[in-house]
Amino acid sequence: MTYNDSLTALADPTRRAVFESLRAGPLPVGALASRLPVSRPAVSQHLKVLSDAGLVTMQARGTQRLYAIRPEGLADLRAWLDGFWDTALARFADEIHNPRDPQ
Amino acid sequence: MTYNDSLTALADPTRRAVFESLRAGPLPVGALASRLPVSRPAVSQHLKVLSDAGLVTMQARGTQRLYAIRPEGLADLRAWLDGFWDTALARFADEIHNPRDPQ
DNA sequence: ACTCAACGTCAGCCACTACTTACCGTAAGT
DNA sequence: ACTTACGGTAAGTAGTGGCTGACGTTGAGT
Repeated sequence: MTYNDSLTALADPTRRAVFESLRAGPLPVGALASRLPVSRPAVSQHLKVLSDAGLVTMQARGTQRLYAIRPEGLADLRAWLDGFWDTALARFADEIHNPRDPQ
Repeated sequence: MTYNDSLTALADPTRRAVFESLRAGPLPVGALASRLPVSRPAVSQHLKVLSDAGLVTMQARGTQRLYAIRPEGLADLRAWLDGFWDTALARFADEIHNPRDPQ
């Protein structure tokens, strides 16, 4: 169940901002921090969480660390969401015709 | 940007458990609380958050409150995720052939 | 009318977490 | 070798948010 980690990682607004900043392409930590209203260490910490969740990858280039989005990291979350969507919709449609007594 | 609210709402593990408990069909608050390791007031509070995020609906039936999943509530999150997935994958594939200098 | 069951809400507490400053290691340029 | 740029880590703090117990309200049953 890595979609748990994905959801936790994407829950924080600042972390989402970091993640979305990488949408246009890889960026080093400093560039990310300069675009966001938080300090560089804060960005580093967010990147660690995103990295642990498998949502970003890191590539060293000299003293720079180039961070990039890892698309496969979103796969589990997408799958969970789609499955949920399908069964929920089915249940929803079913409920209209066959209301049942829960519990 | 309601996907923000969706992500925030689905971030908490207990709240996710509440949400997933409704996957099989509508349930009253008491039934939800009895399946979860938290008190009934806690479930009520989680349901409020989910409701505010548009992820669940409530229907009174006597003194009971029947909560059900609202599939459309997931639409924005799905759309965001899909859009992200697409552009990230495109960027990712593009990066391989045309690595550029960021910043 | 009285009682009981089902919930929502409030107040207070505790834990987690996002943030900052300070510090340290490392690579590049001179 | 020395300096500078880049960034990860540690320590400390403030704020947020989830949880519980207590209370109030409403509807059903007798």
